[in-house]
Amino acid sequence: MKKAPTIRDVAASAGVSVSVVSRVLNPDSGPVAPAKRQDVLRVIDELGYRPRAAARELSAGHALTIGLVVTDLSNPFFARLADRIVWEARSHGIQVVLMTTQEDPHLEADSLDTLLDRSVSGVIATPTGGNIEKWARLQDLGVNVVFVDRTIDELANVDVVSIENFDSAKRSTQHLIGLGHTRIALVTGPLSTSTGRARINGYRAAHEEASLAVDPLLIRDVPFRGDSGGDAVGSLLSMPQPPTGLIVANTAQVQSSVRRLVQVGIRIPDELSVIVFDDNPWTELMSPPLSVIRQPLDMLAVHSLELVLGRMQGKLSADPRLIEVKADFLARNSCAPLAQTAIH
Amino acid sequence: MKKAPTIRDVAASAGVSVSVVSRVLNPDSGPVAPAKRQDVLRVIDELGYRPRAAARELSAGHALTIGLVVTDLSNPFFARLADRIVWEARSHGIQVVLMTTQEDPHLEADSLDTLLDRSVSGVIATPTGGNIEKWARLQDLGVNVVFVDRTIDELANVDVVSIENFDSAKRSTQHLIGLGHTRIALVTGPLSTSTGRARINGYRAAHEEASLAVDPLLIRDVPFRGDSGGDAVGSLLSMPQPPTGLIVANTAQVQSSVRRLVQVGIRIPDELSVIVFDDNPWTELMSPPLSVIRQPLDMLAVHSLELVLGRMQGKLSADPRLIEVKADFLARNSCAPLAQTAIH
DNA sequence: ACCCGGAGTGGAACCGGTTCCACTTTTGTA
DNA sequence: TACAAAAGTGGAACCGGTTCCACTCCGGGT
Repeated sequence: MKKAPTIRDVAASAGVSVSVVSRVLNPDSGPVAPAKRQDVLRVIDELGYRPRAAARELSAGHALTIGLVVTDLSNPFFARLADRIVWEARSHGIQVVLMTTQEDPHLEADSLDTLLDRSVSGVIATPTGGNIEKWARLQDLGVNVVFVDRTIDELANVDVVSIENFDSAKRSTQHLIGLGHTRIALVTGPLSTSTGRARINGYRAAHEEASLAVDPLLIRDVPFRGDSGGDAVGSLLSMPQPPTGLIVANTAQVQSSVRRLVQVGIRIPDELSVIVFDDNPWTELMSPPLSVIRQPLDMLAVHSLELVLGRMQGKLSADPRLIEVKADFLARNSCAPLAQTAIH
Repeated sequence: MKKAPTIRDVAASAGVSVSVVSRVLNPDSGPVAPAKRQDVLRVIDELGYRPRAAARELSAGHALTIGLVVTDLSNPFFARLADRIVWEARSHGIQVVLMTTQEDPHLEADSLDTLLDRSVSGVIATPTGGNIEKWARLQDLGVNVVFVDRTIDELANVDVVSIENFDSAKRSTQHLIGLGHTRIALVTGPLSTSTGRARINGYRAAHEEASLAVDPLLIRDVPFRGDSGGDAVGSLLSMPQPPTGLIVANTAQVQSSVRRLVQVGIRIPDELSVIVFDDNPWTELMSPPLSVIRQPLDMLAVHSLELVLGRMQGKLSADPRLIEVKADFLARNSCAPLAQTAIH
């Protein structure tokens, strides 16, 4: 087990001072004679020298690292988001430290502390909703925070990247209303989340515009974790007047909800028209393929990274940004006109 | 934007030397009078002091961080594996830096260099198969390497955690043979990977034991990336004598393969019995639900982390470990006796 | 009364980079 | 030719921890 060479080894071997080597390593940090630059580069190559990140960070005061804080990677939405972010970050020479919260504010708090220890220069996160002071403190210490997918209203100065939640929910609802449905169920996220509220509002707006009353019993705000989606679906289907349309707007509960539908054996779309918020590849493999709201992950990833990087380089004005990207509605065969439903 | 307090701030504020603070921070590194310990702890709390990881790492020479190198997180197998590993690691106070390779040895080489810069004490990886010298160098520099899922035969001294590939493939094949199938297709990974070879061998062994000849045209080794699984399936189905059974043993190509089956509209299991290597939740949602080889992700994650940690603490003997965990075969409704097939 | 050993403490070197600054050499221009 | 400005260089401080070591106490054994 060898020891890795240091900058002083390189300097000695090239017959120059460490300052020169450092300047070769960081162009624009000072002049170096072309001949010596060549020497140094040759020695670096021969020795296989690589500067140690810890030393660099210590002296710089911050790391070329960002933290990515998501609920968990078993949710394909976050997995693919993480994949894109890691990919984008790499192309900017930035590493990603991954932390998961399991929707637990305590674990989230831990993660933030750890990221602080690491002096990350930025954090991209899907916040649980708690830890308001902690987030504020993070920003206070100069960490650039970007929330993706969700936001926390109490935090005014955070950049946010999300999809057009209100609009997506509204369009989905309108689509079902357009097919003649009047009893449309909505399974969405907790009311404590911005996402959950926006989607309910969109759902309501669609009803209002169509002069339809909203049955509050058809709206189910359920947690992100556990099997709550399936339970909600079960409960909805056993109502005296069960819904003829269903929108699952809680991405984390789509799988659970659909599993229940399959278990119960309800015929889609004959007995129930279904739309889910998720562009998981498998939605297309089901029979019938599910109509979905496709969340443009690339855009979410690109924009959030752009914001973090922009802040890191001080390129952005002080005021917080809110970027909402459009989500596509993809009609497949899981929705049918109510008339058809009535036949059965 | 405030500046975070340092150990010297704490020392000054508590009226002690930095040595004392450091000893409070690292119990067992030296004695501290109980009274002073209390003082220091109080000040730390008041100031919200947290030691900076970079400084610690610089002086320690290595980081309490491991690198996780996988192909990409859009493959649910890796996503869930990463999730488990991050989760396990956290409970040991260890952070995970995530890198993806897209199966590209160049990107993999980049990742390894980066991890080296970060002085990670361990790496858990699904190697692409290239970069043999680089992996060796990494070990030479004292980084503990554990391969998970796959291995590289040329590297003798690496710990490996994988499922029983030979056995899993053999059992799947036997299951179809037991149902009367004689023309069983196998879509597996590249022959350059240990996984690919082991699975083919298992498939062959099952045939031999049943005194069945193997039609080499039914074995398709395809890359992990792209749409190669779908293409292989398409090609298999258009053979003069198409297979009546199909095993997709290339986890990365399961989705692509199944998508093709759905597109073609072949009836499962009437026209084709299907088994896939993957315990993706959606396999259960299809109609019919797919029979699968369930890879015990938790075990893979736990064991690989255990190995890395064990090495880090020097608890393990020098010789490399090979841990093979059992994968369960889950029969669902995508397999039927050949007789039934003959009716159609 | 004397000495020894261990608890407790602080000073200072060290880890491996970056950066400021003083200094020498070259270059350009009047 | 003279002199200011720019290019090039190396020494040393610094980032914020850890750790070695020397030193001061104190109590216990002879």
